[in-house]
Amino acid sequence: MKVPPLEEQLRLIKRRAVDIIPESDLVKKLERALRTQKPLRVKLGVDPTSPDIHIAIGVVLQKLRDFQDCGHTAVLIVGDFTARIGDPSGRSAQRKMLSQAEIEANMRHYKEQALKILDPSRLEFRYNSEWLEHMNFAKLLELASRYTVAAMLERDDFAQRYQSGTPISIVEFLYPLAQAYDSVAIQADVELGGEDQRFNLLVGRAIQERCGQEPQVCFIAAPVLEGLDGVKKMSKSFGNYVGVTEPPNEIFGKLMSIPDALIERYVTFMTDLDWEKLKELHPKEQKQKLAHAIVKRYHSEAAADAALEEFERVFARKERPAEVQKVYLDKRVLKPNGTVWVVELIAPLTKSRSEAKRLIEQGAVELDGVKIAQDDQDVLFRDGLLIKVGKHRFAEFYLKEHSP
RNA sequence: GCCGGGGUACCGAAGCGGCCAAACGGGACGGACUGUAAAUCCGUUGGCCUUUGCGCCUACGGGGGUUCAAAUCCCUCCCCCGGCACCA
Repeated sequence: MKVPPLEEQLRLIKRRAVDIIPESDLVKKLERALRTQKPLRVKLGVDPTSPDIHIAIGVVLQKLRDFQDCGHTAVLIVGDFTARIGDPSGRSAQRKMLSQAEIEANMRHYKEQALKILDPSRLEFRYNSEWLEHMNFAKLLELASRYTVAAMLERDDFAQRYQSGTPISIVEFLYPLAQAYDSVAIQADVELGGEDQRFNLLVGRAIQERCGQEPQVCFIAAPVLEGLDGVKKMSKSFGNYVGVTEPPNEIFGKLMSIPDALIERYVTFMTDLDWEKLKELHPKEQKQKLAHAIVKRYHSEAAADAALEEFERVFARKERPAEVQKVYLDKRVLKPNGTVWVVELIAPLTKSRSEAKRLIEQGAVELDGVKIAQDDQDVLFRDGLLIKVGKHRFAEFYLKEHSP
């Protein structure tokens, strides 16, 4: 692959960037790389506790891909060491401890997803235990001496917690240092991260310098993007995310239900669509374009077309979906006259029979398009009976042959 | 170690002897409305019973006790939080 000229690289790399600290260093490094034919090492830290990549993280990975496309090397650093230690004080619930086996399983999965975005030929995948494991206490003290408490307290949440008397364990101070040391270990030229990583990236820059290395450029590739609820940041733990490996229809559907206020942000940061051109469209169409673009990115154009069509079919035209899960009914619940009690029928689709009854009472259940109003009735059963529970849970029923 | 405050449903949080399957808020789910929007409104939100009943079972950190009756009182254990002390 040919390495693009400087202007082209800058255009591609700077596109959508939130902040580049400092931009002049980036230009310098790019120039030098071009001159010496030595690609830049572009680092991105990966948290092995959550193996699922969602589309907000995808934005950062996409940026990493941009660097790759300019001929540079992406270095993914798996924070396995830190994840294994966790936070022994147990203060931060986010930091759960993991075994090495869990981490490796997570990372196999992660890598698979990351390769939907990244170019494997310019990718380095490293575990930070490689260097942190062998770090003894003396080396840790040396590292720790290169940063000050005052500088640590510049991080907003530290400052706030310190002032309000909320405990901050020393370990928490050590995490940014560990991450910074990763940059030293792999000699990062650039470190990428979301807005939430700004402080940590800057620590890396400072530590490299104090270790006699050329400091990395801190590249803020994305703002903290809100999740589907439009309020909290997108995160697996809030359940407001879209995973990049989710099926096309899921991704499409989730994106169609975001609040309007989010459309512009998602379009701007997650797609290459031109917002100026979408601005005047009806919000529904904007969302459809957005959803289509994202499904296309993580699946394919054909999948995106199909998802769009499916969406129109099920939700706009209220027809049955192209594919419906099949549920097999136990023969024993069938009465001699060929009918089944509705609750018995619905129960496999719900958590409990009580819930099944509740849903029926609430008018959430349709059989072959006919609403069931009461939970004390029997219905005639036939193979292929179509049941709809709520807005989008469909199932087709068949009889399970079974000999007692 | 000492002192004080806590552990209640998916989460936050009331209740502090009976009227508690547990107020209220959030979430989730369902319905109406729509653009499957969002917002709003209404409803549901432990399980079981084709008996729907002032029904039965399970549930207020674990265990034991007092009482006709406990989430509520007593004992004990576990865990969390804050303050103070100590600091090799």
